[in-house]
Amino acid sequence: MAQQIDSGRRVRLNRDRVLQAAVALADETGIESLSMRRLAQELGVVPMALYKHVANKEELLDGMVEAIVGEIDPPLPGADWQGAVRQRVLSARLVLLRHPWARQVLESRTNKTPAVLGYMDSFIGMFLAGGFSIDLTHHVMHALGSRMWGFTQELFQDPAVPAADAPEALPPEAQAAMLQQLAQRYPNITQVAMAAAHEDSSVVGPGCDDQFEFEFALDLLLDGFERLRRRNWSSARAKAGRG
Amino acid sequence: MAQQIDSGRRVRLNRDRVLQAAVALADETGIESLSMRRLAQELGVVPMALYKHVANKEELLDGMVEAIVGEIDPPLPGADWQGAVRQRVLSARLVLLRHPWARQVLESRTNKTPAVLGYMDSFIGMFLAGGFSIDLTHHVMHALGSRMWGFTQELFQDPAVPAADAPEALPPEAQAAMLQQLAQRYPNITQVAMAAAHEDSSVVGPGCDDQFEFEFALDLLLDGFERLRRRNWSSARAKAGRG
DNA sequence: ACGGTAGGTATACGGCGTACACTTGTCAAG
DNA sequence: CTTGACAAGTGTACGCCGTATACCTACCGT
Repeated sequence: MAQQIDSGRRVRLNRDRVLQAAVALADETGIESLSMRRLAQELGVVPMALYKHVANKEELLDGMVEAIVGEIDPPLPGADWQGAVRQRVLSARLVLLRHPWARQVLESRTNKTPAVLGYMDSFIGMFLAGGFSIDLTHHVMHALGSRMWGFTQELFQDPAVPAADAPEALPPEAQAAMLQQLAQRYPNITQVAMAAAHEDSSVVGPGCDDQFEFEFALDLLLDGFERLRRRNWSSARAKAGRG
Repeated sequence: MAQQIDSGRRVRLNRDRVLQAAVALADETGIESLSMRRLAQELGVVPMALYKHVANKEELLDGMVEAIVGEIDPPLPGADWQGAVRQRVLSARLVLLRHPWARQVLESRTNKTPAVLGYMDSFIGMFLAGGFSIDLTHHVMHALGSRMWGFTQELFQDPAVPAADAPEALPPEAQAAMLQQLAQRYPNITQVAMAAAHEDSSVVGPGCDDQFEFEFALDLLLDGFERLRRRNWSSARAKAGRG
């Protein structure tokens, strides 16, 4: 492990090496035994050295998520929406299987980092390209929910998210510029979020009607169950039909 | 807070008071700031006193889950399966909203405690009573998955679960007795688990074919999405139609 | 009245994240 | 080649955490 010397010369640390090592360590020994001290030891370095490359443990975890999300296959452009979404979700599932700790970490994280936003944006894009209305896309994304890792739960709660919780607010023109940049980089998210913000003034106000989203997904499943029941579905027949 | 004296006499601690206080503290200050020390302080007691009533923090969390699950409404017997399941899930959701920490804790827990098993058993019972085959019930439970809190994910992995990870195994006849007792107390779980154990010898062996379960639920949702898309579903119309 | 025991206490240990002040290595400009 | 500034790495310390162990004490059945 801990390579100390490389022909007499120390290997310089950097953020990527730290994240890489953290992912590897979590893969091997489980997330609960990933500590800053243990990670430093693995890198042949004193604990505080890590803090030159990550602000704190929270940011380390965010970085690990970024790394993981980067492993998900990009959508293949040719397919119909259902095939594209299917392939994407199954690819995400494979990644989660490779990194058993990822599910737990993803669900504990509330910050949306760029890779996560990018993933969601391209995900939304698949539905829009498949002929879904913005409205339906919105609810469908919620319904996919934790099957795409749960972070969709509070997806559109706070539109101006990433690292915008600074102690003192930025000047308004800077905020506007940032929002515009966000809109440029994640056009699909922006589209859906803005539509949602306008739409449901009937309810409490801005933000999603969580109760509605929940019942939407629930009823979708229950209706599906009922259909299967009526046609006497069985897993044996399903498996025989496919494989 | 911390009531010290009750007309000159200390209020005796007990497991229920500990769990109750833990739930309240987590509700008020968040799960991340629930520590044994803080909890003890809240109860006007030295930290180690808690260990006379709870083995360790893990068991404390298990106990909190038990308490929470007990808050879910029992199924009302008259309804059709869909209404019954719907009401049950929505009741569970209300409980989770009351205790925001519960989702995270539930998903981190792998032990199945009695209340959780009881909840699942009665849940399965609703499907069986509604005319679902054991086979379909099994897969449907998986599909409901994290919408019923994720613990269905590894539901049937290890049939002989609760506290059976003692350092030295019990004598076989004791194990058999325990299994029989389990079967008596949770007949529906047992039924489904046994059917599943027999069925899928086609795959790796015992246990569930996770990939199949995942795709089953995914395709159920995707098919539902497609149906909505084709009929130009919109949330506005859906809301108008209902409310 | 008393002795056993369940409930509560005191102390201590090793691990954690990280603040703060420091030394060391590296590399560009003089 | 020297130098000096800035980035990278170090050492020490603090206040948390969970909990092992040994002890004390109030209560209850006898």
